[in-house]
Amino acid sequence: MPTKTYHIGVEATMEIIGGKWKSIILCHLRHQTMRTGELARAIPQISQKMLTQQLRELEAANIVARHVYKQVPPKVEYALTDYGESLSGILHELCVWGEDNIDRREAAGEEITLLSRDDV
Amino acid sequence: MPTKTYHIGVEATMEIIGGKWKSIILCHLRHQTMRTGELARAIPQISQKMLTQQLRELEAANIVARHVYKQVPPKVEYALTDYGESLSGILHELCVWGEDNIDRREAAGEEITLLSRDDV
DNA sequence: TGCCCTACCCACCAAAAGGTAACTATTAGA
DNA sequence: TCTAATAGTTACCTTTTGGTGGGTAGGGCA
Repeated sequence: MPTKTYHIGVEATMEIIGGKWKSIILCHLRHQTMRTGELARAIPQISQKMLTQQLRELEAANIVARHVYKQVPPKVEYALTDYGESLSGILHELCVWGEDNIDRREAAGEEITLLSRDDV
Repeated sequence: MPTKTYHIGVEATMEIIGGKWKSIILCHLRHQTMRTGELARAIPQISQKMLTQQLRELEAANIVARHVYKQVPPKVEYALTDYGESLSGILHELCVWGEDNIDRREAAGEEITLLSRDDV
């Protein structure tokens, strides 16, 4: 297998939390363990396919853990792993910076809305 | 104009620093003002097109400032704006987390290389 | 029997992101 | 006159990412 090469640390980070959905999913899991359906409701714009796909990738990177209950109908919970928790501070800052960015753009006259803020 | 809607702060942040190149560019500009050619040499994998395109978008978001010297051959410098500096801490953490991630993966036996670490 | 529930998989398509290569402009200087 | 130097653009193509709509499993329950 050819050696994977990075030029700068941030490349690796973005490979893990980059893309349209991963950081959003992680921001939700940061506060609580959630079931698949809960995540889907918390992120209404995401499709089923993307949700599971992104969760699989986060699982492969050891950022989230998947816990399957042996029940019918199925029950599956997702939570940050201990390693995933090491992203918590960064995720929070990314949320807060974005909130401020939206505030600024709104103050500058842009038509823009933020539906919910990162409490905590 | 339809109102732009975000559900969570991190969405806005990722729209600005997301993608394959923006965070890398910003991590370089974090330490110093740089000319176009310097950036291209610091990020050898990027194409001319992507470099200017991403810099234009960062400029539009008021994250980087472009300074054109009236010379021939042209000289153009890019630097973080004051507002862009507000990302500096986050960028640093993204770099450091990525470095640690690479270390772990290497320790786990993965063939992986990091060419340069975020000093400072 | 037949339908509900939840998670999730697949085939197929559309859109966005990114890559390549060739081209421009302008002036100093050989 | 011709070339080097730097930043940038454009057309065209490939790859990646994301969306849609369908289908599966299997126990509970009317």
